[in-house]
Amino acid sequence: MATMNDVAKAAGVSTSTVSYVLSGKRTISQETREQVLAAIRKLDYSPHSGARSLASSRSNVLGLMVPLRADVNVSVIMQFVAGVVTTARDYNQDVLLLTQDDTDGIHRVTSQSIVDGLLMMDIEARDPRIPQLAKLRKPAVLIGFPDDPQGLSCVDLDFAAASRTAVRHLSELGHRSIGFIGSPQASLERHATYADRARKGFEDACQAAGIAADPRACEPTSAALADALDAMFSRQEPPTALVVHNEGLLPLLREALALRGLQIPKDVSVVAIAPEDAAMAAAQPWTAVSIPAHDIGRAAVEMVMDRLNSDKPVEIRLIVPSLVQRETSAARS
Amino acid sequence: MATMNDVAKAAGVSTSTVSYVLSGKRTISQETREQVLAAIRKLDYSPHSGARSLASSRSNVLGLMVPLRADVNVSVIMQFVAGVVTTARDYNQDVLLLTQDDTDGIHRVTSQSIVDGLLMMDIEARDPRIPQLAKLRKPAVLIGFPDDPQGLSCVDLDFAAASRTAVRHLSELGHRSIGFIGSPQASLERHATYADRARKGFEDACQAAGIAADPRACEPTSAALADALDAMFSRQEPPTALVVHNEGLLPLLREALALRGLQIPKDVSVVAIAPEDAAMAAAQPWTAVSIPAHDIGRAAVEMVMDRLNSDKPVEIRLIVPSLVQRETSAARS
DNA sequence: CTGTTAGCGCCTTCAG
DNA sequence: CTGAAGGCGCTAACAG
Repeated sequence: MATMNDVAKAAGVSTSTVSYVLSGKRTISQETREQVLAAIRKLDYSPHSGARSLASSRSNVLGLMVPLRADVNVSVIMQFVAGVVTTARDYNQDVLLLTQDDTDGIHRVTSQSIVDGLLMMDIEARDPRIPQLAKLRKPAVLIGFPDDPQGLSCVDLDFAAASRTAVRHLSELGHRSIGFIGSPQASLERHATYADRARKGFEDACQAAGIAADPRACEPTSAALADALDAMFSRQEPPTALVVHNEGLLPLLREALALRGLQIPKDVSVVAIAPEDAAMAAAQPWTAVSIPAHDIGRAAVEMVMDRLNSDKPVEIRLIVPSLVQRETSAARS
Repeated sequence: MATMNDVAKAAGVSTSTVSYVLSGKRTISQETREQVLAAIRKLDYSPHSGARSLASSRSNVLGLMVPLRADVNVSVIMQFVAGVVTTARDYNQDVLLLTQDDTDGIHRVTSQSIVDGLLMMDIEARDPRIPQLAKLRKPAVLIGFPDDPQGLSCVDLDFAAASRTAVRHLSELGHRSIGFIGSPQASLERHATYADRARKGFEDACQAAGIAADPRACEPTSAALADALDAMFSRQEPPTALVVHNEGLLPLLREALALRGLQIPKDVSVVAIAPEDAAMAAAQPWTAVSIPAHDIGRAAVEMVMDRLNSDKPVEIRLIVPSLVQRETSAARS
């Protein structure tokens, strides 16, 4: 492996000149620069990240803590991750993967200066990691919106507003009784903030509009869906519309309703809260409030980098949801 | 941040002693060791990873290249990843996440000594990354089994044997016409090795046993499944059994068959090639050849670490599949 | 069993 | 606009 010294010799300059050519932190004459670049190419030189991080106290690595839980939807996670990794590369950062159950991962990667900053997914209302992160001298961004961010940056879709938007849409179509099929019980019990907020938003919106609400948790399985639907549609005032915040159920829903003699949207209107591609995947695309997972991932990286490179203040960014009407919602018949 | 020097002073020893206490690379008296450990605790010392990697040319980081493609099943990926990350931690390594489309990611993390070794997922038959990896001086492990590994380590489930096992099971139950519902067309076209091998194994096994075979590619959507089933069951010799190598379709299959008046296993036996948990998720658990994604991930890490720490030879490890009969396969009626 | 010391490769201040 | 040189924190000979 060639070192910076080798390059300097080959180019007939000093190492500092090579360093500055690379970092652009001072002006170098066109001529010298080209010599240096030529030498770099010739020797196939790459800087040694350890040496760089030792000298500059920057590792150019961001830590991303990902949930590998059964109760969170994997495809949404992947989209977040994709957004994070892609954006990180734009900032010349790499991404280190941490898992939720790596309990002292935060301390390890941070105290050893393995990472410059942290991104935390799947935040809970009173997430025990928050106080830990708040003490660090490295920036951290929460993807989620806890009860008390303790001075940390947060970014997420405004899930409460997402539900409200869905309810408003259905209300405008004349629906007066709406069911909500949400995240699995486990997500609610640990107060994953997206699950809590979506459900709360739904209840509040229905109450405000004087609409009968029937929110239910649901595992992403046929059996659980069947139970939920049976319960909903055997009530005195069965729903004429559903809000579904559970991507895993979308592929199952149409047939489950069909088995009960219900057609979409003739008998039941449905609004999904789901990533765009999940909503578009079906033969009959879902009317949906989209979860811009990729964009949220991007925003999260931008926010850490902002705090790393400048003294931009901490911010809490709630992304405003938007609903696209497609083929699964219609006026109440 | 305390440095090793601070610790040494506090403990009244030299830095090398501290270093050796930490690395265990030479014997230290009980007494000194305890002094050092006490000082470490008191100062809340952590070694600086950059400095360490500079001095030892080991970063303690493994690179993992993950496909973020639409045509690969995300939940299987997550299980691989979980296996990799967990095992990496057992070896005191962290995991850096690279994506397939980060075209020069391999060169970057490798030439800058960001990682000590690489794990590549979703290998294709003639994967263009293989020659690139073969040239490196860092170990790499392929998760998959390409036409020519070029001296690299490989590990994967023996998908051909998985299909053979499934066919044998069905054959023993008396089935003489078997359909195969496999990976999406896109996976086959780029010759993802699991897709190719599973399909090939199916065809070969059927031919050898004189069984009518009907292999089809299928997207993980209701519509695609409907097409595939319609085509299969409108043939002269409709299948009495199916082998399904596509986790995304499992939640949809029962109802799709029911719509056509077919019950499992009375009218159609089904063997899934899928992760254990996917097979067990259904109300009626699937007879399945399991894809031990987590174990494969673990094995992959063990193999890089072997090559990193010792001079164990390169190996190609094909994991022998095993079938568990559950409720979806029965004797041909 | 322990200490001394020379790097590892890069960044950056200080001189020029 | 460029060079010289110290130091970042740790490892691993070498010396005792």
